[in-house]
Amino acid sequence: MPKKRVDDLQSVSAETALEAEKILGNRLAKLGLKQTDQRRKILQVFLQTRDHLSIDELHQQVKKLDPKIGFTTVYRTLKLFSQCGIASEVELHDGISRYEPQLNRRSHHHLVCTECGESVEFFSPEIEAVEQRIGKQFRYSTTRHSFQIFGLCTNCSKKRTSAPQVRR
Amino acid sequence: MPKKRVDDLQSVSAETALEAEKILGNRLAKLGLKQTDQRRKILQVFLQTRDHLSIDELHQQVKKLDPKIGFTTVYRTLKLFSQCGIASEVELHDGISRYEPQLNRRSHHHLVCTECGESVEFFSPEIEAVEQRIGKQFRYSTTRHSFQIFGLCTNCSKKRTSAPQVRR
DNA sequence: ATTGCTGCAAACGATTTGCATGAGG
DNA sequence: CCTCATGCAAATCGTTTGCAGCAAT
Repeated sequence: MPKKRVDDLQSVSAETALEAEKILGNRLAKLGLKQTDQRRKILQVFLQTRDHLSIDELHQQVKKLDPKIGFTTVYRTLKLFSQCGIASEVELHDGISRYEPQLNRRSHHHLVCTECGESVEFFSPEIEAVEQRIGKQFRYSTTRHSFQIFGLCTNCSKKRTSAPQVRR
Repeated sequence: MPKKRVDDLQSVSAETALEAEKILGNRLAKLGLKQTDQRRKILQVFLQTRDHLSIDELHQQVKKLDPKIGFTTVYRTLKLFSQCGIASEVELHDGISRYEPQLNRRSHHHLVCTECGESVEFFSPEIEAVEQRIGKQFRYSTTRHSFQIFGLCTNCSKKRTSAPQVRR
């Protein structure tokens, strides 16, 4: 039997998906909520996404799997996933709610290009420390933080210097 | 003649206001835009605010000075101020655009209570360093960052432990 | 059976826009 | 004068809600 390859994304995804479904089931049960077909399918699609999808984009994907599933359900479900710790909202300040999978995910932050919208993730352990320190200092019981850096990616910087400036 | 007191908020405000008006004039001229009566008045009111006012709240204040000034104008003007570096948007994730004066303001961040909305400002020099470092690392030319910590303030924490949990 | 879930359409609230009028350079 | 700014109302857009029928526990 071949040894499991950790870089085999397919199998890792499948495994995570099963695990997530179980976790979802548990948390739903605890809240007296129900594990429905729609929720399972949305979860499945959601976990395959690496990007920070908007509800609308996610709904598009979900419809490919099951065209019956409505927009509102996706909305409500992603909010639910957030509460269950399966999703977390990504705040790119573009006026749209975006989510990313949260389960088994190392804490990270986003560097966002304000021109083309491209974003990359980065890690910065000191941020966690700041949350702890400031929380203590002001006697807040902190639950989360939001940190993102904005700027121009290499490509857009180039365009700026050569072409006349574009106003948004 | 009495020595100028740096803790005299009134005089400091007046000074900043004049300075800001000049700066605004310069930047507007540079863009071929006009310095109007409305913009001057909105600026004046805006600089007196220490809180993170919503456009609506700001409009209320502005109307006291000049009831003719419309909501839309305040909206457009605050956006303009942001571009001119006079205001900066405060992101408290409550679905409302909030602004605070930016001029001569030490870089700071916000600790926000998710229950009552109260927020306090804090300073954290290491955040600036992170912006620099990550920018270099990914070859982004960074322009700003957004960092806020969320949690429960002391009061709301107490209420939570005594009263049954409230859902939002 | 009971209670929660879904999907549609309609409601909502913050923000933006079109346009005729007014003011600044 | 020409261009930009204003103020109003209407449009837009993301999100939320009411409700009748459906499905999970």
